Amino acid sequence: MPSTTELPHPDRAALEIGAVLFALSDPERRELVRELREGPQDAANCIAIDPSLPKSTKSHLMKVLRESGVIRNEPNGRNRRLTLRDADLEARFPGLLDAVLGPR
Amino acid sequence: MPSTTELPHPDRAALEIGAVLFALSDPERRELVRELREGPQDAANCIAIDPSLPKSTKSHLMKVLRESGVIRNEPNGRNRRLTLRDADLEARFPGLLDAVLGPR
DNA sequence: GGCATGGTTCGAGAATAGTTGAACCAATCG
DNA sequence: CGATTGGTTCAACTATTCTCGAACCATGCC
Repeated sequence: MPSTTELPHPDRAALEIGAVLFALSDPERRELVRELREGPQDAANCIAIDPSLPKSTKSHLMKVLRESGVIRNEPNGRNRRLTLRDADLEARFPGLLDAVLGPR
Repeated sequence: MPSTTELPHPDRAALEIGAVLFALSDPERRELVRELREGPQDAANCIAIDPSLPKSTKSHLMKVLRESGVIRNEPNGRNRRLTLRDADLEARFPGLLDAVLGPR
């Protein structure tokens, strides 16, 4: 089984607009992205994720965003550092993030 | 029941980013939008729609785009005129269409 | 009127996505 | 080490979406 510490991320060239749009079509996922826009966050501190949701649900949320290449999710101490891949997104789909979330 | 000739369209203020992103997350729907970017088309002449698909499937495709407010679908003689609602989209989500489809 | 044409709607089945508890895992603290 | 913490994975279930045939509905043409 896959070591749980390092998760796979698509690299910049492999980003697909369809997957990105799908990931961003959900309001909770957009909210998370909106928070990450201010800077990386540890998942635990992430206010954008409804604290009443079970962990598995939150984890799935992040998985969809990670697999589509919207965020990076790396181990950080005993929790996880979430980072918006804004440079990669901007390189592949210029203006998309601003158009979806509104300008900063 | 509902007269088949006039279909409901959300008005500009009611457009939702989530529904729009979802509609655009599908490659076939994006292809249709890309063609409509060049100008309105009668559905029958629409090269973007795989002719091997059954009519009901194509109709569903257009329905998702229409209900999200991406296209307008109005009766035109005995077929249907499809129009990209680019002005409405630009007003509500500036830059989105270009970011998704690439600049023209 | 009768009929062909172009599309929509309905319904059912297939496929895909979301939700959540339980089991698990690595890192840290005592 | 043992317990705690924060997160992932798995499996089962639910919900949403897709696909497509069949029935239907206007329009336009004969």
